[in-house]
Amino acid sequence: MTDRTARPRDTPRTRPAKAPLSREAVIAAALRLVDETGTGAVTMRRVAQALDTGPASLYVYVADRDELMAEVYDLALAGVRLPGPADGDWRAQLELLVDRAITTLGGHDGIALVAITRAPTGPNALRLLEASMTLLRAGGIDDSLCPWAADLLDQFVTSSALELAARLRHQRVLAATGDSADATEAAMSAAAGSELDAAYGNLSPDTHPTITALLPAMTTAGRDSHGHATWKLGVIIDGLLLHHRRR
Amino acid sequence: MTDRTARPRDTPRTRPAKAPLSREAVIAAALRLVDETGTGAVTMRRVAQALDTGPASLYVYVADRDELMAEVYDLALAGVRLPGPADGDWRAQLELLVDRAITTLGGHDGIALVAITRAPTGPNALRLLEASMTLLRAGGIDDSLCPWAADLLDQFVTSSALELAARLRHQRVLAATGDSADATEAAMSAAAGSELDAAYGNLSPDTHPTITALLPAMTTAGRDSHGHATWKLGVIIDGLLLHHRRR
DNA sequence: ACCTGAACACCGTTCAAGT
DNA sequence: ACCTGAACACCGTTCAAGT
Repeated sequence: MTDRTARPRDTPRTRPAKAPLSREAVIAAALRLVDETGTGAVTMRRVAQALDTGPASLYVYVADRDELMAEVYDLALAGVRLPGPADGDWRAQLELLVDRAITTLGGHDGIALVAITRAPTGPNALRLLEASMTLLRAGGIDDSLCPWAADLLDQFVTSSALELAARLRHQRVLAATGDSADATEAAMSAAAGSELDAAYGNLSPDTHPTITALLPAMTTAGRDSHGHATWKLGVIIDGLLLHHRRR
Repeated sequence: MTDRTARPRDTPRTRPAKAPLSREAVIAAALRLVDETGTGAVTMRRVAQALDTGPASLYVYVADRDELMAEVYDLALAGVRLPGPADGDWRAQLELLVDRAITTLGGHDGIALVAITRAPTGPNALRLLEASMTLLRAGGIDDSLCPWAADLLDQFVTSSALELAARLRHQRVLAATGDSADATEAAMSAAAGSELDAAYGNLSPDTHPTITALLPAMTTAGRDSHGHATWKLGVIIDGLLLHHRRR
């Protein structure tokens, strides 16, 4: 923020009027924009504007918007620290790794959308794939199934991150709209689920007996979303262990 | 194609110059466009063009593009037939239901993207939710966990459908690019995975020992993708049964 | 050699003016 | 009352012309 005025005695030669462009600067600016305005609002023009240049200049450093977003995705993944032996056995470490990946990606709005269109091959994606497969192998999952298992976990991470991002976005909108006075965390998540509750609540027991019967459980299901995600991950790992362990 | 000239003796009164617009016609035209050109290429302008009108006219029937795509999503889901007792026990039926949902959604390009941004509440989404929860309950899953289990299955359906759609799109591109002579199914899926194989193959055993060690399993993992999806679903159901069955 | 102004071919959405 | 032409405020990407 104060960088440009912090060293007023720099000569023009050592302090250029603006930071020089680079592939890294473009990617970092795009990630900042993802966090501030949402993935959908990240346009080449806005990234350029944030860097004090024109949109055409970006094409010196990235091929197109798709490639830029793929790099932003990998930069976001750089924020995921790998668990170590201090975090417990292989299963505890794997659960921690998946949880961190979901939290980190979900914290950068819809950046996980990138992983849906194209399979990520950036250095950080490969770093996390290596880590998860190593943990699966340590858990005794058969070698031939480790890639499939890792793929299932990755699918879970991506979709959970997008679910988290959607919830955070929804909460942000509600916080901006409603009175800030009584916008408690609880009130916000209650309001966030209310549209869904309405869709379920208006159904007839004749046509939708099970939904109607389980309505209390359905409305409370969205309450503790982190607990929900942890439970789901547990289910997947349980399933992996049931049949597919090396003898 | 020949509709306009098929009944030349119709009076103008009984045969209007063009089919009258309606919400249903707009949604159906949009789904046709999804199949023909891909979800990303579905614009209000192109939908209007397909209906021989201007983009502004669509806003009489749908609030905006988001609402239109949500309706297209539910129309796509209408193509999923529910399994019945003739298809086997609850587990066989549930697996069939999930498989049909993935195949159907994945066959309409990226339409499943709609389910990521907003939780679907259309009649067909509710029909499938009712069916899956009924089957889970029949399988003995505890009432309080059925909504969570159904949510996990839904997450799996959505992400698997998008994975399938991406693969089909990739194959279509390759088929259009390469010689049609030797574009066999096998050659195409081999080429489709080759970029990923390259990303894995170039890694050093020092930095990525597990990926390198499991390389043969990784490259064959993408081969039988339907078998892969079935296996993953089996893992999830196994996990659900392990701990969460009603006593 | 590196950078970019201006242009091209698009978008979603609105609204005044028509029938 | 219903429909829509034209416009507004945007897009991603290209390329000729500058330095």
